Amino acid sequence: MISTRTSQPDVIAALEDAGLRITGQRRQVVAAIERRDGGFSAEDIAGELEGVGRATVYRTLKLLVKADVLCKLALPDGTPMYSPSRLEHHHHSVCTSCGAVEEFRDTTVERFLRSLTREIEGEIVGHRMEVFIRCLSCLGSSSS
Amino acid sequence: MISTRTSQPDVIAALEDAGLRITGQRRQVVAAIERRDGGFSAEDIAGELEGVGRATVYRTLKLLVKADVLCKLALPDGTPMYSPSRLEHHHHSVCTSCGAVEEFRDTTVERFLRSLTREIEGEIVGHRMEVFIRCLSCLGSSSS
DNA sequence: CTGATAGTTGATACTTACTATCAATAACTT
DNA sequence: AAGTTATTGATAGTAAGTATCAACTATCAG
Ligand SMILES: [Zn+2]
Ligand SMILES: [Zn+2]
Ligand SMILES: [Zn+2]
Ligand SMILES: [Zn+2]
Repeated sequence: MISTRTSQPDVIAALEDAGLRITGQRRQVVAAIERRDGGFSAEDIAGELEGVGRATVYRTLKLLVKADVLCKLALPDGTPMYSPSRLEHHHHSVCTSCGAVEEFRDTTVERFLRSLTREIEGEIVGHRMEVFIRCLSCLGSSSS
Repeated sequence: MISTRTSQPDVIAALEDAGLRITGQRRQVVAAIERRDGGFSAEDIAGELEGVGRATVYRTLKLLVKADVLCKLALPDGTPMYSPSRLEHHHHSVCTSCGAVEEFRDTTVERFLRSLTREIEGEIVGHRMEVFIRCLSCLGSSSS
């Protein structure tokens, strides 16, 4: 029902379409994030890709976020976390124990934002929403 | 209609009730944030209060966030931003140009979260929502 | 298949936003 | 007033990047 995107060639094509060059480093970063599924940090990727400079990893992640193939989220304390994007427009649930990320789409939030247009002075240019959870496996494995 | 809180004595009392000591430094930080209204950074406060150590400013801000008298938000890129809290439970609109912060309460989001309880596997332990805007004065003063 | 051109890279240093240490200090308790 | 214990602040360190800029290379015009 909900179409999945971001098979590697598509991502590369998206970068090309944006007028960017397809370098070996960018391919490696794209491949690395496609291998992952839960949340991860930029340093995780930089550590994994010994042959790619840290600065390039950060630069590429930023490009991928701009290209909507990667989401940059934040834990409750603000620690940034990346997660590959598979759905069109969506929000996230993040397990605060293990970092598992699920994407969901819901029209309630979008309807809410449209209604806000009438209440808020100014122009809405974006929003962020994250739901923090303890996932089933984390609930199961904690004694409390 | 919507009750305002956080006149300085209340905040101090709240800290006392939490078993914390009322020090001159904490009074200064509380006074400094009550003098502000839009968003500000921890460094803004640290710079303003020459007599209070940076570490103490950060520690006190964290206490105030925990005591619900201060909100820690984030700009779209993740840059943290603090804003005094005046409403009970609420969300924020943040002007991405000037940093003006408005608080709003809306039951749509909370209803949405309750409905999510049935869809999400696991236990919801928190959420974050921010609406990014360009406020009227910023819209007015830009030539575009 | 050359160059030429301009985008890209990476080592290094710097910045922002904190947090850990720990001896000195000051706030509450009695 | 004295004692106990939380708090402070200077310093150093960490996490997450960003700025610089010379060297490199993807892409393209010829
Ligand atoms: Zn996502
Ligand atoms: Zn979990
Ligand atoms: Zn608030
Ligand atoms: Zn504004």
